[in-house]
Amino acid sequence: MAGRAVKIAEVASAAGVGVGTVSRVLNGSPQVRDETRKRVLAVIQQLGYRPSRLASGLALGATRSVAVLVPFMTRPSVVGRLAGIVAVLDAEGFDCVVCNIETAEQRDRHLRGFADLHRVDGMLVVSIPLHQGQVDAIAATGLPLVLVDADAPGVPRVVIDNVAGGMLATDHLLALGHRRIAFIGDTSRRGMGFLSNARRLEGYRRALRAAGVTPAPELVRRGPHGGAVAGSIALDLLQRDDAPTAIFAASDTQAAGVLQAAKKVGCRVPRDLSVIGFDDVETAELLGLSTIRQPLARSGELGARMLCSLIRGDPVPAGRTTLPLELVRRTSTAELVTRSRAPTLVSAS
Amino acid sequence: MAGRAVKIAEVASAAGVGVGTVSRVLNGSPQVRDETRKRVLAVIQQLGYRPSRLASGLALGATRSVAVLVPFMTRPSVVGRLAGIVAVLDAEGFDCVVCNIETAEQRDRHLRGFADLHRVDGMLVVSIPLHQGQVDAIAATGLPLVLVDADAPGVPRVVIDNVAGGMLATDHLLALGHRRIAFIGDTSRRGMGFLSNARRLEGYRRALRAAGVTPAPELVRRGPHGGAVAGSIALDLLQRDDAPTAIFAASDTQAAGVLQAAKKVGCRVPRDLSVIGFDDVETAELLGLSTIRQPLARSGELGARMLCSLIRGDPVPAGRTTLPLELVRRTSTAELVTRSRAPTLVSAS
DNA sequence: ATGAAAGCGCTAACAG
DNA sequence: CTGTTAGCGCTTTCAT
Repeated sequence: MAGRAVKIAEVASAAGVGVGTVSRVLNGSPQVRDETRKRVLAVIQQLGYRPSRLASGLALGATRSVAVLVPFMTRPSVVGRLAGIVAVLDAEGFDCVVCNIETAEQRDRHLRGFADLHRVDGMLVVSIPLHQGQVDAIAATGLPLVLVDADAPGVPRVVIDNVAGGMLATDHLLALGHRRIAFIGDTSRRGMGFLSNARRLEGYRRALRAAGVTPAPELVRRGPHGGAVAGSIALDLLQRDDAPTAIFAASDTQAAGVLQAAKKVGCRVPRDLSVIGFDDVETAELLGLSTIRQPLARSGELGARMLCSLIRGDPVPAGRTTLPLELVRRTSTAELVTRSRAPTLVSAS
Repeated sequence: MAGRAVKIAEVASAAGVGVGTVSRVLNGSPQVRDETRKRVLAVIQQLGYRPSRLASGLALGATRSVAVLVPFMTRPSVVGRLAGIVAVLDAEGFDCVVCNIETAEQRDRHLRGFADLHRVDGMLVVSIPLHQGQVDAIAATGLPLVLVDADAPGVPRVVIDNVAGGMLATDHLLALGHRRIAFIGDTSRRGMGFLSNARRLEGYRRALRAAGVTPAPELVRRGPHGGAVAGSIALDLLQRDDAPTAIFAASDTQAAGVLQAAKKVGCRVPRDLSVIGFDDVETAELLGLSTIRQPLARSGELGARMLCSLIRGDPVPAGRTTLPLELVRRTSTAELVTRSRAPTLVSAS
């Protein structure tokens, strides 16, 4: 069937023209007589000629492809960003090479690997903190780099203000009269030092202090990311005598776990407990979960668009581009009502 | 900084060897004196030499990359498969080019595009039905092809038995005494003719018939995929006089919507309503949703592994490889109890 | 408008 | 063990 691959020279001689002309036809150059073009096209069709991407790439010095590094690619928030990236790259005609980074080893290997010449035309790093040394190494190769949901001085990047987000969530609960507010976040994994979580916690603390509430250490909990884990943390929290009246979970996935835990112990949301999440993924809407919405897909689209510009040599906003956050109030948060058990101590400063 | 790229010839002369030797060092050939190797490596290091992927690929006739076509990449079930694929390809040293296919136009464009010579070494099509003509066209190019969760005669593929899955779910509900069982599935979108849903429905019908129950047309509903839509369908169903006592949703996402709808109308699960889903994604566990588990990640891993074998020229199981399904019983299904409202008519044949 | 020829940077076969 | 050389298939001046 598929005989030896037919190459441009064969097309050329079969059409009675030079390879140059065939190449011009292939690339839509206007300077080819219409008749000639037709003839060449016909031959291409007939011979089943398919150009070699590798060869043209080598001649052109570009791959028309981009690398995207993401951590934990099964998390809805990451998928949301990735979807935005993939859509833009597709529209811009770039192939999108996706790498899932679960360990520091993988991160380092791929960071090095994509620095290879002519492997990709640019790189997008999503939600993975980079050391200065890593950034410098990439810069030294001249590989265009854009960060999404990660910070590193001097690199074009699109981020959100996680501290502000933490404050937004906490302020919402405070405004509803809550004072015993717990925080459930996740521990950064495998030595990659993820920071968004810590920042949201920082926002939580700041908001409490600003409201004159002393953050209670026993109400700040962290564990491996995941709904189930968050649920069991919540369970523990809710069974205390001085249980919180509200919980701020650092992601919707974790908030969903909290909701489930509440249900399990007969704690009614939002009557007995207010819960707020972060991200606004699909589940949040489905569960009626109040949350802090961040534009996930848009962050990906924006980052991808910036990278494309960088590759083309077009100007790009230097440094950080910050996307807006928004409180989405649904039915998981409500005003504090005095609970049926012993009145809760309010810790005020 | 990044001066003109240094190429292999410069490394060779700087190290006082021929380019052949440098190439051998690069590719870990054993037939290089250790001392020579060290010298070359040192020069490479010092000059900051980075090999050109494009050039070596052209010489080798391979790209070391694979295309993956997926539909609706934000759906958890798809992400699960994709994660499996990405993991295996990474381990095997292939770059994974991901395309999200939302329309028939995108599907056709990419199917054609990846047939280009030397663009990728192989292609993985996930959950997208292919016409015979499309399969033939790809076969004619000689591009290695593997299907995951899709069927097409003659192509190596990994699938599940959706009919059996539908029966498994329905039988579970029947065994619990339910007779008025509704089905909520989704309509195939944008002319791509997805079939899993129809097959699950077919399984539902077969199981009912086998149990002597006549499928009630008014209990079979389909709508665009998504939790919210499924929820409103369920709402409608539950407000009927002859509401179903159990609902089989063709995906966990839709089942989650059903759960939410039930809650909204004060219908208690599983006391007043049993609900079963399909897939077993993370949410299912979190919600205590009974479901039919299919090995999502594993299907991706297997498919990817098969493709790698195909590329290497190793033998691969011909035709279809069917993965097992499993009923996972959680807390959303229970034995039928007579409901408080007017006794439900049981339709039996 | 088009043909000829010089790369693009690497690998592998061949000769030593 | 190692140097030399001929491709890999396309793009692009440079003439004409």
